Amino acid sequence: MSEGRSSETRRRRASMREVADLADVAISSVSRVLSGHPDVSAEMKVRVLDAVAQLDYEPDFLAQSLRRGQTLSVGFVLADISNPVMADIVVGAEVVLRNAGYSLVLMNSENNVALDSAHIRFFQSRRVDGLILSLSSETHAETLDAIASVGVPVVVVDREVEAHLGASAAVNDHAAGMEAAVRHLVELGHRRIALISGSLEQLPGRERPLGMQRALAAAGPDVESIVLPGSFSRSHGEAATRQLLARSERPTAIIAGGNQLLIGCLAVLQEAGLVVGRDVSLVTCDDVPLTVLYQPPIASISRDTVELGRVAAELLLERLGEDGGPPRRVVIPTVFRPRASCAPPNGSG
Amino acid sequence: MSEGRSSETRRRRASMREVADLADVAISSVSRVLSGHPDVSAEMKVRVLDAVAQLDYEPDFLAQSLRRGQTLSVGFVLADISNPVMADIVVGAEVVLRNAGYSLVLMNSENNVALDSAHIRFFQSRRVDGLILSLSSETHAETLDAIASVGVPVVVVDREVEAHLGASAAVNDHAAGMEAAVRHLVELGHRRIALISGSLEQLPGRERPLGMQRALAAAGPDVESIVLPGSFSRSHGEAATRQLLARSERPTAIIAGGNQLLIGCLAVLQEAGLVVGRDVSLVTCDDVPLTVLYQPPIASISRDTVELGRVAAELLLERLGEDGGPPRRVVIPTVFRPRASCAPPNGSG
DNA sequence: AACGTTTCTGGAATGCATTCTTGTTTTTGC
DNA sequence: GCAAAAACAAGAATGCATTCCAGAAACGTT
Repeated sequence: MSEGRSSETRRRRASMREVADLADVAISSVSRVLSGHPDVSAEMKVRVLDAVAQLDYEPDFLAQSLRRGQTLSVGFVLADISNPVMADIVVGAEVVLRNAGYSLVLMNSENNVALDSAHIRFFQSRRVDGLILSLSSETHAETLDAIASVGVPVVVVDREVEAHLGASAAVNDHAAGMEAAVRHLVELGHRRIALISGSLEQLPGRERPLGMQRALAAAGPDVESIVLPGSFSRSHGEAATRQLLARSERPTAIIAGGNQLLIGCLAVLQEAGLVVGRDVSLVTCDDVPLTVLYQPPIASISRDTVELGRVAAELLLERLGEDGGPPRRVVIPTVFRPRASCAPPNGSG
Repeated sequence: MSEGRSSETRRRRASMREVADLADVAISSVSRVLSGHPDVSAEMKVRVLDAVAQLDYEPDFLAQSLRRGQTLSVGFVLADISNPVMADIVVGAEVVLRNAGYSLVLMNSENNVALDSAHIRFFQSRRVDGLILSLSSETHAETLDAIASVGVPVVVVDREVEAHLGASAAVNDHAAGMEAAVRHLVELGHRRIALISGSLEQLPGRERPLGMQRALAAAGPDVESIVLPGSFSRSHGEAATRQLLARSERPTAIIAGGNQLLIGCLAVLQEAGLVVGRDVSLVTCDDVPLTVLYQPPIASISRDTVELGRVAAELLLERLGEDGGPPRRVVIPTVFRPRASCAPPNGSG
């Protein structure tokens, strides 16, 4: 009976003008009815709603955006979507934003520093209402320029940018988790501990060595540390592990600063015939399926990444609201989860 | 010198009207200059471009979209972004679309059938130019209704929907890979092989049992198969594996139909103290870091998921072009990669 | 009864860029 | 040197919805 929308003809969407004509009222009255304006008589309301139903009318989002000056969309620039940690952040943010009526537009920087700024500018031209950034680099000048001139609220996720840019931040306390991990290793008897760290241009890559230093300072002078910064890539994980194994005095414990680094590290350890938990102790950052299913299970410095995304989205919504408060910074804890991959070093257990 | 954009005042963007006033020409002339229309004198072109540079003018994307009737954006509805396979598909599609000037808007259905149609309708109201769908269910009536009435080209990824919906499709040949895997297991001597399969409402969940049947038909009557369909979730992987282990006659080989299923399966196998490759042979679908780093490495039915995303995007671009050809279906191969997780069954090797 | 309020509604301006139509100016051809 | 053609530019209509302003009708008050 009221089948209406025949998919064959694919009738052009109705406009407000047509609704007004059918209901025999002015366009402005249609708008008033639909936007819940109080100055509307019951009789007219019925007429308009009838016409709306009859024409299957839906307001044009573009026209509304143009008029209202907002698009109800948020841009998310992220270093690498195939990293499960990033994916979880996206999931957390997407749910919060969707429930608030915003849609999330993603752009992947593929860990390419130049794409960060390109994507920010792209989002600017697309007139997003706000930005969430998980940058490939926090220091690239073009990126900072782009942020400074973007004109909409910005939230950085697990990153830190100069305060004058006025960005909110959702970050993890990587140093605390690292401190606990190193303390654990020291207690097990390790005296030479290596940290394969990621990029110094991203907050986690700077915070984790700090946490390690704190633990070592408390442990006394006889514990040696080796820090190998680089990038958060599988290839750096491999190269750094090779370098560690080539030393005359090998570390007895290795900490991988991310899941890609872990993959590279594990591959090289296996290739060298070393058994995790027996020949070398291992800790990684972030829990992925691999960490618990590996034999032995791999200790990790863990965090709630979905929550991180949620918080980032909430910080953005806070700034998008009526008053739009000042930028804030929220710190989310990390916890160290010891597992069988950590054991006393050979000869001391 | 030409610093211009002071971030303090955050000057409102200039409009075409202001450019026209400054250059002392008509708005239409500005438009002509910027859109490369031929009927433009060199002298005016210079005046306009000067004014554009001076005001740092950029056309308003919303106004352009409204006028032109296209948004240069593509919606992507996907079952679950935290699945690395999906993430790769997104990466592949995003790069292709970005290079063609389109942006990719993501909505995550969290494997929730009801969200599929909600997201499609949302994208419709947002006026995306096309849709890429990796649906949670291919058969849900509301979803099919939404596709039928969406009015823009649709491409499904690794899914199959009724032909009358006119969707293009990028799919993998899951049956072929599965056939090769089962053949391999049979050759090793396995006579009772289990397939923990995913949802029957998604193409891979239906194709893989078919491939298995093909291999079994060729193998003769003495090979038994056990197929346990369900969902592509970790919990189904766990439950199905428990069920298999509880049987009086356990299968000697298990095939997990996806990375989440593998995770659940492995967890239960370990819990039961069974060693992969010794007590039971194991095959999984899709390569993830876990498959090669696990000890022993796990055989997999592998495919190029980034390519799958690329092809999906290209199929969409094809339909978005001038003529907009008919929907097409592209099949991308899968390959079986035997690894140490597959060995002859106990007592026969 | 006359005036002030409400309540409701229509019209027009607005946001911004595109494109068609029309009119002017310049160039070309014979 | 003039008609025809081409080049160029202005103005207005268009896409669609929002919102301010003003006018009309209905109501109440003294």
